[in-house]
Amino acid sequence: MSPYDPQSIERRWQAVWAEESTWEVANPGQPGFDAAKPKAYVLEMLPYPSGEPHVGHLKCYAVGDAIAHFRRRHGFEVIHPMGYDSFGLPAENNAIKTGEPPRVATERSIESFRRQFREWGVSIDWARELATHTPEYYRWTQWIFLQLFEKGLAYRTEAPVQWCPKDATVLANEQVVDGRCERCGTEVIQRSLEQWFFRITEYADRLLADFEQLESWPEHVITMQRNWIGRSEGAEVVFRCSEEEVGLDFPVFTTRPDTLFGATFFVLAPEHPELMRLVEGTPAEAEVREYVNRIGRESASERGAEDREKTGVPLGRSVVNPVNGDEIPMFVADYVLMEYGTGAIMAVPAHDSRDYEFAQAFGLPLRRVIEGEDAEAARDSEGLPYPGDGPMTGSGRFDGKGNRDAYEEIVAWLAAEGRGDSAVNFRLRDWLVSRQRYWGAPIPVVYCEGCGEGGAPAIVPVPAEQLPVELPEIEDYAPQGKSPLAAAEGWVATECPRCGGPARRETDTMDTFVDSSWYFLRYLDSRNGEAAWGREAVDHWFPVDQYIGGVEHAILHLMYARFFTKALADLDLLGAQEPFANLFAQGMITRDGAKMSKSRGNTVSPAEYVERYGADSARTYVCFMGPPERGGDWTDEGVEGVNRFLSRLWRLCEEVEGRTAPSAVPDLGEPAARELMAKAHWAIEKVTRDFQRGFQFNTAIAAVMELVNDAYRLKDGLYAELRTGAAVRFATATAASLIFPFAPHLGAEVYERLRGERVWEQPWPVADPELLASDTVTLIVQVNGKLRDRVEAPSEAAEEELLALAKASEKVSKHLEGKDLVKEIVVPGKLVNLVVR
RNA sequence: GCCGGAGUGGCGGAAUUGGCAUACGCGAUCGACUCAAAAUCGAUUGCCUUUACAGGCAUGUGGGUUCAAAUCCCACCUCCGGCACCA
Repeated sequence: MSPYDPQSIERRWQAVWAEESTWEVANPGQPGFDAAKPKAYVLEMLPYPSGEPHVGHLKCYAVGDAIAHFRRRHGFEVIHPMGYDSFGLPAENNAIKTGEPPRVATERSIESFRRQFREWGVSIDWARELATHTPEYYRWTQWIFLQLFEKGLAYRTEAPVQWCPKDATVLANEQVVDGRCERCGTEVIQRSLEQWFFRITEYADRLLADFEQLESWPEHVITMQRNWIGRSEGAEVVFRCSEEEVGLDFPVFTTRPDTLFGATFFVLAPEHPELMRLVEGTPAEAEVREYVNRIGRESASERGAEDREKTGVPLGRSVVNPVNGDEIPMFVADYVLMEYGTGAIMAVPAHDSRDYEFAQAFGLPLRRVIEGEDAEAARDSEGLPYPGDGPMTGSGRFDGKGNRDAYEEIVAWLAAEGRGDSAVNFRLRDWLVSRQRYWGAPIPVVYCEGCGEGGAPAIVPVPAEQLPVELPEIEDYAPQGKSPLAAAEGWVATECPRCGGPARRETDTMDTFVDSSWYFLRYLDSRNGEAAWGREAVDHWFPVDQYIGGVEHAILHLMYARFFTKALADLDLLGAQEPFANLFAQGMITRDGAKMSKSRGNTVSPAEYVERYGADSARTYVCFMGPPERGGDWTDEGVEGVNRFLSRLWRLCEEVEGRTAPSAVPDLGEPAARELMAKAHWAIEKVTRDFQRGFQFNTAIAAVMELVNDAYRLKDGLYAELRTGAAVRFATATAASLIFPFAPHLGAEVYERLRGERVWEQPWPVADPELLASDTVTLIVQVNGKLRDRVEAPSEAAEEELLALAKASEKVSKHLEGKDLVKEIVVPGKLVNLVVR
C-alpha cells in the first residue's frame, strides 16, 4: 500500500483539466453551447495582483470553487472565470521606490497568481481570463467612461477634495478612513481642484430601493451600504438675510422642521461660498478670515475629533426665521460641514445637542418648543437639549399639537408660502474618479483651445474608434502634485478629434474601482474585439448568481458595481438592474488571533502549505475552520488534522480496492453493512443540506469525516464477505464524491479508482429515504422533563404501544411510584415525556 | 450616540430550528505496534459528589412562557463590526 501522496495525485488531475479544458463553457451561438441547461454564474472577486496570493485568496477561491462544483453536479452550466485587477497604487509606489516599471512587477505577480490557482486545482474557465491593465481591457473601460460622459453621468468640476499628501493624489470619500488615507495612513488634507466625478448620487434612491431585488445578501452588508448612502427625510427651509444687510437667501436642510420656532441662531460652514461676501468690509472680516484659514489647515481627523470643543466666529449679520420673522444672528463654525445639506444650518439649541454646546460656549439663548414628558420641567431649561417627542409650545398656532403632526403642517405651510418644501438629503457624495497617478486607465478626453469658448478650453471626448488611449511608457513615476503623465509631452500634445487643431490630453487616470466595476461583464465575452460585450452573451449569463468575496469590499466595490450596472442598463446596454443576485461575504483568516501582516511577521504562505500537505488539505482546511462567513485563526495543527482525514480516505480507498469487488452489491440484510450504508446516505443528506443552507462547509466536511470514521470502524468486520465488503466500497466512493468540491484532486482520484468514472461528470448523489429511515427508534423517556431511560421501540409502533414500553422500563417506573400521572406527551418516533405530581 | 451581529468544554466550533447539549476537528491523558521515534490504530476527555452503581449542576447574568429552552419573551452585562459634529 502506498502512502497518500498529494503531490502526484494533484499534478495528475491538474494536467487532465488543463489538457481537456474541462471548465470552459461556450457562449450562445458558439459550438458546444447547450441552451437546454440552466446557467449559473459563480464569481469570486478578482484579485489585485501584488506579490503572491495569500490565505485570504485561498479561502475565497476554495469557497467559490466548492460552490461551482456543487452547481455543476446539479446540472447547471457553470461559468467560473478569473482575472486580475491589475492597475493601482501599490505597483506604482513600488515603481517609485525601485524604478521597476509597474507593468513588469504586475505581470510577474499575475504569473504567480495564475500558476498558484492552477496548483490549487480551482476549476476556472481560462479562456475568459482578463487583466484590467491591458489595452484590450481598458479600451472598454474608457468606452464606458465616454458613455457615462455623454449621458451627463461623468462630469468635471472644481470641488473641495480629499488629498493625500504622501501619495500626492486625490482620494474618493470612501477611501478616507478616520481622516487618513486608506492605503498609506497619511492624514488627508482638503484641497480645491478640478476633478472628474461620476454622478452616483443620481442613483442614490435606486441603490436603496433595489435592495429588494436581491435574493440573498448578508444583512450587515446591506446595512453598511444603507448607512453609507444615508438617506434622511426633512425639509429645505429658506432663511433670508435682509436687503438692508446683503439680500441673500440661505436655504438650510433640516430633519426637524417641527423645531423651527426654536431656532435662535444660524451657522455657516467655513467653506460656505457666500461667507466672505457677508463680512467683506465689516469689522468681523479679519477674524472670520483668520478662523477660516485656521480650519482649512486642519486635517479631517482633527476636525472630526470626538471631544472637540465648539468654536466659531460671529458674522455680525442676521437672517430672518421664516416661521416667525425673528432676526437671528449668524456665525461661522466648523461643526457645520459643507459636504452635507446646504452647508448652512438653523441652530435649535434646545433640541439639538451640538447646537446646545455651541450656545453654551457663546452664551446664546435657548428656546424650548417641544415639551418633554414632564411639562413642569419644560418651563425652565431642565433636561435640555431634549431630542424627543411631545406637545408643541412657544410655536404660535401650533402650540399644543403633537410635534409629529406639527412637522407635517409646518412643511405644508412653508411650501404654500414658497419658503420651503419637504426634501430628502443623502450622505452619499458623487464618486470622484480622477487620480493624479500613472498606473491607471487614462481618461479619454482632450482639451481643445480651438473648440473652447470664453478662454476656457473645451472638453472633447476621444471618439470610440480611436480607443484605447494608450498609457505611454514613462521613466519617472514620482507624482509632483499632478499626474506623472503630464511629463510625457509627446503624448500629451495631440490633435483635437473635433477640429483637428492642437489639443492636450487629460493627464489624470481613472480610479481602479472603475476597472473593477464592470469586469464581471467582460468575462462573458472577454475575447470580443468589436464591443465591450455582445448583448446575447450578457443576456444569457448575467447577472452573477453567486458572488463571493471579503467584507472589506462591502461598501466601495459593491456599491460602485451596482451603480455601473444600473447606469449601463439605463443606456440599454444590458437587461439587469442588479449585478449580484446572491452575495457571500467570507470572514478573514487571522494568525495567532491577529490580522496577518508582513510587519507583524505572522503571514501564512499558501504555497508553503500546498507544498507540504497538498492543495486539497489546504483548501479543505480553510473551509473546515468554521463557518466560512466568519473569520478563523489559522493553525498548523488544524491543517494536519484535515490532512490526516484525507490520508485516511486514501488508505481506505487502497484497501477497498484490493479487498472488494467493484461489481458487488451491498447487502442490506447484514446489520453492520446496513448501518454503514445508512451512514453514507445520512452524509449525502447532511452535506447537501449544509450547502443549500448558506454554505455551512465546516459541518458538511465534518459529516464526511464521520462517514470515513465509521467506514474505518466497520470495515474489518465487513471485508469477510463480498457482499458486505461492497458496503465499505460504497461508503468510500460516496465520501470521495461528497468531498470532491473541497478536495477535488483526491475526490476525483478515489472516485475513479472505485467507480471507474469521473466524479465531476456524475450527478450529485441523492439520499435514499428508505435507508435514512430505521426499523427501530430509540425512545427517550423523560419524567417531568428529565431523562430517565432510553428504550428501543419499533419505528412503526403506535402511540399507546410507545407509552406502554416507556412505562414498562424499570428506571421509569421507579420515578412514577406513588405519584399521579398528569399528562403523557408523545413525540412520534422520538420521545415520551410523562408528567407526574 | 445610532445601526447590525455574536456570547456553548482547555481551543475552533455542532445541535435536523423548542425534543439525547457539546457532532467534527485541535489539544491533553493512557494503551497497542516499535530497540526507539514518526506514522497508524484503540480508549478516555464539560464540571462536582462517588471505589463503584448512581446522582447533581452546566449553553454570558437575572427573571418568564412550556411537559420540555442554547433555541421563544422581558430586563441587564460583555465582546466584535459598520457609521458618526450628517443638522
